[in-house]
Amino acid sequence: MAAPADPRVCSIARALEVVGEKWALLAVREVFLGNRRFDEMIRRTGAPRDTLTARLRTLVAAGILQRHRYSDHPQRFEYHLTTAGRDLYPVILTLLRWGDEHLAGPEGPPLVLEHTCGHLLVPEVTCQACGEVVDPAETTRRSPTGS
Amino acid sequence: MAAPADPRVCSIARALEVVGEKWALLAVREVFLGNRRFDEMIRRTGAPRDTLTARLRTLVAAGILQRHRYSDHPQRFEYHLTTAGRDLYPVILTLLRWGDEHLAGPEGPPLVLEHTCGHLLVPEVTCQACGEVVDPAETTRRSPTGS
DNA sequence: CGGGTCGGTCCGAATTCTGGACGCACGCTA
DNA sequence: TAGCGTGCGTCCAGAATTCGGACCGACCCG
Repeated sequence: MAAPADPRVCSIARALEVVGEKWALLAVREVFLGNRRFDEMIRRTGAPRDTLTARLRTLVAAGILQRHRYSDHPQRFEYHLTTAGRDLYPVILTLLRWGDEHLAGPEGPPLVLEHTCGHLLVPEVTCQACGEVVDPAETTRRSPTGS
Repeated sequence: MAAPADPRVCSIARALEVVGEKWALLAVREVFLGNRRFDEMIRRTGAPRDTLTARLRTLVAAGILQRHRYSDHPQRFEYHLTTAGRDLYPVILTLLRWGDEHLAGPEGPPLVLEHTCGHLLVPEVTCQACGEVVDPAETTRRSPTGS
């Protein structure tokens, strides 16, 4: 018998169905940075117009962005983060950090964030319960669908 | 004048060039879960064979995975995480959490992790300096390339 | 010999992405 | 009134990717 084919049911896979694509996440990045308009996103992401149009549509459909009329006559729209969209911040931050660490040239990271605590923001992923930084080795699967 | 077109130089964009695709990250997920072989990844991700082949190649080229012969005669390979690959754990965890919160059905998350501290793992992103959970509103851009 | 496993490759059809041109509804300037 | 600029797209056609399924070579097992 060939492969039984048993794709894992998994929140990661589901999440990637929606945001698992470059332009989608870059559009979200722009909104986090305050650029909510189509043309601005085109400029700052470099996405093709058609592609951005499509991505924005799926992001809106997924409840990550909201399309907002800021002018009738002529109709003009802005994209705002919903709660679900704001909850993507951790994803963006971890990607940012990974890129900073593994893909930055000698000039260092091109975009630096500062936390209100006064320090440069270095995002870490910690366990809500104990506050420790999470390491793959300190993590185990619980209950369902084994290896 | 039309759009000046000024795509942001950004670690997020760079990171997405490498891991900004569903199958790439799902392959990495499988390796984290201990499935290091091609066929196993095919089974558990649902990716087309050709696509997985291509993704594994770029992941290896990017220094995220390492291809390892575990048998000559017949030649057989496994994929292992490099340090850079292990550093993707935070990205995976934040995606997992987002999916758990926004895409899980009433049966709850299909995959649950446990931290060595004894509690279920709920990953949070915190500021390395002050330990506080990071909120988009408490974050500002520093120095380079404005809005 | 007849199966089965593993890690792919090959193929053709279907889909998606890309970049450039174009459109339309305005507002501004002169 | 004409002419230009902006904002937010759409349309198109060619290029690139993806998909699914068949196939393959090198084994091992009974």
